[in-house]
Amino acid sequence: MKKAATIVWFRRDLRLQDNPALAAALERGAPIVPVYLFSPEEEGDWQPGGASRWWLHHALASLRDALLEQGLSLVLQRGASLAGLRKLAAQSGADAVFWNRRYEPAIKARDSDIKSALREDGLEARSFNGSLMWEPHEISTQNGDPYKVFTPFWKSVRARPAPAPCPLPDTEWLGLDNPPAGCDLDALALLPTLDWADDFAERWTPTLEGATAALEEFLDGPIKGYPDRRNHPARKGTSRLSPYLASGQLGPRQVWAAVHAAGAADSQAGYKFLSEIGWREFAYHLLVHFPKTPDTALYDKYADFPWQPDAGQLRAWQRGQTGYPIIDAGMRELWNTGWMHNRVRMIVASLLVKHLLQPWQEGARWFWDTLVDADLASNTMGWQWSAGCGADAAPYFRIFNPILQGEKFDPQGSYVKRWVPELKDLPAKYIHSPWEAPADVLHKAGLRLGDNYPQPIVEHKAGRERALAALQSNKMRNETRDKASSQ
DNA sequence: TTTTGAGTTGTTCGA
DNA sequence: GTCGAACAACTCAAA
Repeated sequence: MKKAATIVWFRRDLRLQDNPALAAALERGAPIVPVYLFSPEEEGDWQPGGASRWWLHHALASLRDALLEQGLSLVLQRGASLAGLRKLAAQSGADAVFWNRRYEPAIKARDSDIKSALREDGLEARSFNGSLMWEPHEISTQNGDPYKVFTPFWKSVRARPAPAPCPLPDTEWLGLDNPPAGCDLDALALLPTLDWADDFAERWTPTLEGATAALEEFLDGPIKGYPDRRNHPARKGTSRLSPYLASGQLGPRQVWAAVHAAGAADSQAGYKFLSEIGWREFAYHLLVHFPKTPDTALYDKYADFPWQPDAGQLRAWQRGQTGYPIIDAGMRELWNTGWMHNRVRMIVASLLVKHLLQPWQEGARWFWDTLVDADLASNTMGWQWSAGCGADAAPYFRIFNPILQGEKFDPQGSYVKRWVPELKDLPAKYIHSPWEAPADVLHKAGLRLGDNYPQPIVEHKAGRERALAALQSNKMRNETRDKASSQ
């Protein structure tokens, strides 16, 4: 007797390899109905942003092609997930729905409801771990609490065996004779209507082949000098794997295994890189255990921090018009390519929350909308770290000096010149502090500060002191309040 | 329960 | 130019 079909619900696991839900469906030996349901309204306040949607469009096209090679046609649908799955089950006669877990608070809650509802319908509903090395709820301190500091978290997970990628069973790929029809990829309207993303395609290959190639390329070269080179935004020193991990075109177990297979895992550089996979795991650990953190500071004492919201300052930062070359280069790289170098992410974040006293949530929101690698766990952790209000936060006095950071990590100014063409004729000596250049140098470089390039939005020293004062006043207010409440 | 060691990515100042 | 210390106090996590 022919078995009823299995629905494989693809989400942020847009790959065939190392995909436990797909592997389990194959093992079942029944025809497979692969589906992607686009339901952004179910993602609460954190619906995919413009850059993520651009990536998603191409990732779906790539997945569709890969499935087609196996004789399966990916069903695309827009609308409510549960209704879509029910309809699909009825159309295809499926008796099971398999998927890989997601961990964003709104989606976790939705998926839990969907699982109950499908089971009440009499379907077999099963979820798997396809996105993480270690499930967040399986890791805890000796007291049973979640970790809030990276190093002990990392020690604890390193002591466990690293899970290997999930192999695809060697079985036949069965499809339905008459697979249900979905909509066209274009009908999901994932691509921007303006020409904003035109340059993305030059920078990225958002396909499954691109994912494999990026991993190989990194292990072939850049990983060797990783600890140092990764800090220089003008060089190709980082892995640039983040968008593949965010879309699930690569899983962390595949990356981990590839680092080992390349013999790099025992080197200092390899270890350093693997610890970045560890940071991603830590971010998910925090998101699952502290689900309010995408919007609210982890520590209550920062809940009423004296931010000074200012739409004009925020816009200048977003547009790369702050007058600090390394900041403006980073913000423009982000706008033009959907990505920003990690070192520069820290520098621009520090300026926004410290020098400009803008709420960290504004920065997180902008990154969310403009990054092709937007990931709620990593984005939340990173911004709270920068703002000093989250787990393992930077000490309050750690305020990045945008001039010094530029001089250290982009000494020739080549990164700045690439993204801020106004400064391309300025000598390296002044590239990170154009306002210090003598008048004749400025004239020769065609630079008129305040006219064709801004003056610094705030003087570094003044901004730093204002940030320290705000932190001081927040501390005082907390002490006063604690005193009052303890009496 | 108490104690102890430690904590991603920095900057500034003065010798 | 280079170097080391100071920058606060607090909380975490394990012993």
